[in-house]
Amino acid sequence: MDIIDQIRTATRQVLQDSYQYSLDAKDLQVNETKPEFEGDYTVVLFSFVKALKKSPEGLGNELGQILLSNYPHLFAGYNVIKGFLNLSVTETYWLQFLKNQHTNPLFGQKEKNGQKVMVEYSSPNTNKPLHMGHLRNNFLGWSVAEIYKANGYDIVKTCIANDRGIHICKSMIAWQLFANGATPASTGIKGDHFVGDYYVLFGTEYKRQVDELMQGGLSKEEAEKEAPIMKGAQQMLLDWEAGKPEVIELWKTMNSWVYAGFDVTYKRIGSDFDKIYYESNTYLLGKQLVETGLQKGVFYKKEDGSVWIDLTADGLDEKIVQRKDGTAVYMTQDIGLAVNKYDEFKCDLSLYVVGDEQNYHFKVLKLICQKLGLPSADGIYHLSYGMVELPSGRMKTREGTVVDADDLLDEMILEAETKTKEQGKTEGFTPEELQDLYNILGLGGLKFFLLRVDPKKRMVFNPSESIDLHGYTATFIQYSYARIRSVFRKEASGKVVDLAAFSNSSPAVPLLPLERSLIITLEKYASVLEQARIEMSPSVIAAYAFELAKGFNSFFSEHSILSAESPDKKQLRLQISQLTATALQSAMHLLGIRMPERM
RNA sequence: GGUCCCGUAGUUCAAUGGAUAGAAUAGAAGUUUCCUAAACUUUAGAUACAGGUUCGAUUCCUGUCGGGACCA
Repeated sequence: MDIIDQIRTATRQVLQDSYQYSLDAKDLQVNETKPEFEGDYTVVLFSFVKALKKSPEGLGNELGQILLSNYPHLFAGYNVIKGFLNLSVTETYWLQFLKNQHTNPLFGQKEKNGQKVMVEYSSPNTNKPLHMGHLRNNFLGWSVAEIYKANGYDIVKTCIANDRGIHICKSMIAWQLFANGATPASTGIKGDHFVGDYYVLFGTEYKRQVDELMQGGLSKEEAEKEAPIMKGAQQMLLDWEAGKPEVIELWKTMNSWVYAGFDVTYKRIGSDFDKIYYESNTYLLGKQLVETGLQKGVFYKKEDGSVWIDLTADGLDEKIVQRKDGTAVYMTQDIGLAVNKYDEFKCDLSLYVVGDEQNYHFKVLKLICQKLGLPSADGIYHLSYGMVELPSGRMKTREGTVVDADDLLDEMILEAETKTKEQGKTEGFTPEELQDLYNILGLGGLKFFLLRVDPKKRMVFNPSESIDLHGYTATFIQYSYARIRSVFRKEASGKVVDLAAFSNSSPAVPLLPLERSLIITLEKYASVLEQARIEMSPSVIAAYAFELAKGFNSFFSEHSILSAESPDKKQLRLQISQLTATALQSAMHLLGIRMPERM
């Protein structure tokens, strides 16, 4: 139990015992005390001052007195200002905490709780390479899964490959028309980019054909319908659904090129999956479930044969779940997928990391699953995130403003290399170690940049300004970590210190302000992990890691560790440094960011 | 047309209804015989607008203006 919980419990106990007043935990606010006041934590009294018919100051002083005498191991002093009771925590408490935790490699993490969570993320279309937006998705999904894991959950990471549909056929037909048998191998182009190029070619050719037909006197609508390349794509989709061998063969071949390309990028960014689902498999089960739904009366059939669900009673619209020709829409296959997932893994919670443009879709999906009485229904949760935008607005394929994932990764790593060389601290590194360092810094910088923002919100990325390596960044935190590691290298090269031997009744006390505030920051790591899980937001972790690193940097520049005033102070500072390193590494790991031993 | 989301320093982001709205960057001024100056210290700068709810509103409600998404 962390200190805030203990304060909460103690305060409720006192209110119960001395005032016969029982207070819900949620109605008791305990905050960190603002720096301009004395104390560590603040109990906000306003919410119950009225019920007890006391003045805020009077109640605060009484409460403070009782807390102090009942919990002498926790509280060293108090003061009351208006309705705020500021409490100071004893040095013994902080030193005990440090002593117990400083060698704990699992610091802050929770025991297994037996719950299982599935996180579906990434979920690309197999017709073009990944871009900036996919990176936010991948980093977010991976990180949220790891955050659940650190909080004691079993996790299953999954991915749904959007591998069927007209968009795939567009790349296929363009390849047939223009490639002359070229392959990624023959051209040396990465598979996903190779296929993506033909998808773009489709668009160019389609536009050309439409223009030509319009000059021939057709209206725009007619021209778009009549363009041969579009008709070809549509025919190909029909052939695919009919299982025509040469179409299936081409589909498999081109998809395999794309997957090979994705694998390279996934490996680079650290995305991994326990299970990959394919739409080309899930849509059939979805169609069966539509039948079931019709029998149950959840769905109804319109005159033209299309199948719908009426959600107007739930404040939504009517929604189509199967087309009149019997083919599947997105909703159809997503119902099938939900069932597939639950049958295989029986997760308590199933997260879908998908952009907020799909908010309505997932609202409907969950409702439909609930109405169908599927056991998976209540666990469905859309982890919605905002688009990554350019200063000019959304990225647009047509305008060529899409920021390619691979290019961006290359640029970040190159930037890291340039900046590292400018620093001139590359002495003693092997070329391999240096390359690894550039990767750690470049990738870390990008991940931090995308994860430090609340995922629900849209965010802006300006490609003309390179991502910063100063301030609220991964580099800042990595640098703090490297400094700590450096201290321990120096210490280890001299005599080995038995850190655990440090005792709490020593000249190490009183704690200096920078020592104390760093310990306080460390102590709340566990509750930060929990908050990040509750909010499903890696940004909470990012903010914490930065706060901790910043606290350490101030401490580090003000106090010497290895040449401390006394052996006890040295011990104390080594313990603080060690636990800081553990927490920084742990937190950054949850963001998918590695830490360098030196930089 | 209907539904939903968002407007905070020049810029990019914070703030479970709580004290004087925090950071970072860009700006100004300092810090290196001492464990890594990719750092540290100081400084200046913001809640779109108008009402309401209450001890207290960036946060909740209503309206206006501005931006975005989705549904036909």
